[in-house]
Amino acid sequence: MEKSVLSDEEINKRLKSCGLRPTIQRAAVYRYLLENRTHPSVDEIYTNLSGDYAAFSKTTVYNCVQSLCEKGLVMPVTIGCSEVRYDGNPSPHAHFRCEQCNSITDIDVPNRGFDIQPPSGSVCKRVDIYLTGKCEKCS
Amino acid sequence: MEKSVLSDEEINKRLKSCGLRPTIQRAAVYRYLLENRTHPSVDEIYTNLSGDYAAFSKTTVYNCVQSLCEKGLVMPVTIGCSEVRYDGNPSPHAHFRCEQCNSITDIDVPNRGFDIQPPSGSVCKRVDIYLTGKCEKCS
DNA sequence: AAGGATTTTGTATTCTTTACAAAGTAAGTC
DNA sequence: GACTTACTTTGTAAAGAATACAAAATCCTT
Repeated sequence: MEKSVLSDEEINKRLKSCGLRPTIQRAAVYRYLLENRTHPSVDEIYTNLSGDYAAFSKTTVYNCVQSLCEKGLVMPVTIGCSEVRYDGNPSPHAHFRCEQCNSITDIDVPNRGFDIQPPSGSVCKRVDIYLTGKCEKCS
Repeated sequence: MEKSVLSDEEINKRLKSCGLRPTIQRAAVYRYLLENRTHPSVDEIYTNLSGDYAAFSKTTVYNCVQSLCEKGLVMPVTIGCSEVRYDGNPSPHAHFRCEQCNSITDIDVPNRGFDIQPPSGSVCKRVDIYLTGKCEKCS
């Protein structure tokens, strides 16, 4: 659970540079995703942050992750598909999900792995590579 | 919309060989997925088949696609994630989804494309490669 | 400090999927 | 061929994630 110690200023700077207002909630959600690389769901983010703030709505978390995804600061991980998980690292990499404990881990993939041609005439905006199986602990 | 003309006997044979009872509903769902390569959702399968049978429950479609997936006759496609789509062709290939018209098309990928190593110690059961973008028609 | 646009909040609602129990159906056994 | 047993189907109810929406709050610019 590596902590990426980013100052509030740095967080806010990143948000502003994307045209996003650095609200307390949005910064908190972004920070949470940067510091917790477990690919948390909206519910997990909400549960873990709701103690820190008097009022904190789950709808806000939905709003935050959506705006963060739109600006490319964060990446949705739709492996498993019962709920969307979020990744604070938007650079290209693959994901492995354990179907028993539901953990998601990053996998480094050589760049050519993402060099897949879409059907002719269509434009590819993103490539997702998802592996599913059983993790080391659950084996 | 290529039609793979399979006889009822052939369909039933395939189901039996997997240990699945060849019920009318299950055979119909499997046939639909073999003949309609548009990666339909449960709702689409249900809507298109419900006219053919007096009573036909949507729950049955859920049950059928689940048993067919478990036996490997059919493949779930969780790209997009608002609803699960199903593919009658379970052999390894990638998928492209147009985020405008929601169509899903198959992409052939050289075998090495699926040769991605899971985290050490974990066992990989399946690899999904999903491309998202804009299809030719929607450009 | 004021005004305007964006964001948050909380509730209501939509939509997909699962749970469950009763009724129905297929397959093996005597 | 009837019987038994296990599996399937059916329909309703319910769970669960995500969205819609309007009022309240907040941020940023002037």
